[in-house]
Amino acid sequence: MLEMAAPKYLSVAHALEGQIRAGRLKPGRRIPGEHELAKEFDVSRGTVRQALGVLARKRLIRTHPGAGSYVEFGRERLEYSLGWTAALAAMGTTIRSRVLRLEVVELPDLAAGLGSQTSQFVALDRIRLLESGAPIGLDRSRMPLTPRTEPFLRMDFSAASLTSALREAGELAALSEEWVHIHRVDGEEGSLLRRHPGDACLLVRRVTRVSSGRPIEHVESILDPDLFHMHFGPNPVKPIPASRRSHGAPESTTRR
Amino acid sequence: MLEMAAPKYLSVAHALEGQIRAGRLKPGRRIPGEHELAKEFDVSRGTVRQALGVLARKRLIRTHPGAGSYVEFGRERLEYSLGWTAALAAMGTTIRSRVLRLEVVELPDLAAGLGSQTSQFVALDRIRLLESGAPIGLDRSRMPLTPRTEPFLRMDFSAASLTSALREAGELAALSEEWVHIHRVDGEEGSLLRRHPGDACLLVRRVTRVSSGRPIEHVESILDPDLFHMHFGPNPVKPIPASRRSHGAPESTTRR
DNA sequence: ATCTCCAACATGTATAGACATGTTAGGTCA
DNA sequence: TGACCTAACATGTCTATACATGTTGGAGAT
Repeated sequence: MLEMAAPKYLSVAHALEGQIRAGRLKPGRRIPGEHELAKEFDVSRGTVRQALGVLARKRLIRTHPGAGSYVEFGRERLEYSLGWTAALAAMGTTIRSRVLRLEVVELPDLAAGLGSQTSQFVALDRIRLLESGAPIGLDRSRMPLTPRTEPFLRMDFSAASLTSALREAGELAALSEEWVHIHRVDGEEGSLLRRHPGDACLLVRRVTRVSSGRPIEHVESILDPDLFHMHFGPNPVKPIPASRRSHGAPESTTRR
Repeated sequence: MLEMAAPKYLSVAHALEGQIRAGRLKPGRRIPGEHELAKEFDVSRGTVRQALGVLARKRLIRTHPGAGSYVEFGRERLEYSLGWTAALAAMGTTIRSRVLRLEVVELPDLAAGLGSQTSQFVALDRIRLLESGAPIGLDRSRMPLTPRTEPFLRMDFSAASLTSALREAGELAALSEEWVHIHRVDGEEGSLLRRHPGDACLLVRRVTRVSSGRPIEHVESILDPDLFHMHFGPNPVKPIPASRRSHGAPESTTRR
C-alpha cells in the first residue's frame, strides 16, 4: 500500500526521536543546532524549528535560547501518591523546597467546601526543586488556622515537613481524598516550573481529615507530568447499588 | 515599573483568549480566519498562526483545515473514576462505543505482571464517542482467556458493558488498583482521538481482581484530559512505619 | 592566572510569499 | 428540487530573510 508522505517536519521529528530513544543522542547532551540540522536534513530552519517544537512538546528535548537544545529523555517517572518523602527516597536524591508564601488568608469558599469551622487558613506555598535547581513541583497547602497550626507561621518549611509538623501538633491524619486533573499552567506557574503557559501538568488536590472528619489540610500540588504518576489501591471495589444492577443497563445505550 | 513587551504572538493569543473567556467568541462558533485576524491585529499570518497554536494547545480552539477554527471553551470536566457508566449519567447523554479490536492475544509479560496463570488474553479495544461523534476516550481491556471469558469473543461490545459481562460470567470484582499518568499520544492514538501526536492525555491503568487475588481485567484508558478528572477516596490514611517516623526525616534534607 | 570584551555561535520572533490540501457556497444543469 | 462542479474561501506546509536576544569561547590585557 502506498503510504502518504508525512510532512517534512514530522519526518525530521521522527528521525531525531529515533536517535534519542536509541541512545545515540544522550540525555543531558546538546543536539545539533537548528542551522546544522537544516543542512543535515536539507530543509529550512523553520521546518527544523517545527520538528524541534514537536520534540519539546513530547518533553524529549528542552531548548535554551542562545545555548542550544538538550536531550531530556530518560527521566524516571516518580510515584507521588505517598507524598514527597517517598518520591524523594525513590529518586535516591534530595529535593529542596523554597517557601513562596506563608501567611494567614481568608478563604470562606474553601471553608464551606471543606466543612471547616474557621475560614482563616495558614497558606503555605512551596516550590520543589531538584539539587540541580530544576523545578519538579509546586505545592499550595491550606491548613485551618487553629491554636495548633498558628505556630506554623513561624516555622521554616524549606527544611521542615508539613506532614511531620501536623503530626507533632497533634493533628493525626486519618482520612484522605484526592482528585487528579490535568492542569494547564498559567504564566506565573509556568515561570516557576519552567513551563510554557498552557502546558499540561498533573494537578493533585488532596483533602486530609482527622478521624472525626474535621479537615486539617487541603493541598493542591502541581507536578511535572513527565516525572510523576499516581498510584491508588489496591482498594475494594464498591458494589453497584442493586437498583442499578437489576436494570442491567449497558454502558452505551445507542447501538452502533 | 516598565513591563517588558510580550511577543506579538502572545499578545494576540491573550487578546483572543480574553474574548473567548468573556463569551464574545462563543463555544462551537467559528473564530475569524487567519487572514482576517492578521489584518485585524496588523501582524503577519505566521504570527497569527503561532497565536492560534497557543490557543489550540490550551484547548480553547480546535482548527479544521479548510473550514476554520472553532471555540471549544466551556466543556465540562467529567469524573471517570467510577467508570463509563457514571460518566455517561453525569453527562446526561449517551456515548457510543466502537470496537476496534476483539481477539485472543499472547501477552506473557502482562501475565507475569498480573500473576495470571494464562498468558492468553481476550483483547478488547474500544473508542468512546459522544453522540456528535467526537472521541472522548480509548479503552484497551485485557481479560485472561478462560472458559468464562471465551464467550466474550462473540459478544457485541459496542452495545454491551464489559463490567456486566464479567459479572454475568461469574467474575465478581472485589479489588481494584489504579495508576494515573499523563500519556502523550502517538500517531495512531492521536488520529483516533483527534489529537496531535505528543498531546498530553490522561492515562488510567486499572487492574481488577476477584477476592482471591486472581486478576480478571487489566485495562488502559486514554482519556480526553479536558473532559475528565479522577477522584479517589475518602480513603484511610496509611500510617507511616514506626522506623521511618522515629527518624523524623524532613521532606527536604537540604537547607535553602 | 584571572578578568573583560567581543565575535561567533545559539535560539526566538516576525515577515512575506508560494504552493498543497480541505471545505463551503453558489451557480448551472437535468 | 437535487446533483454536480468550481471558484473562493479556509488551514497546512515550506522556504527564505532579517533582526532581537542569549550564550559561549577565545583573545587580549592586567
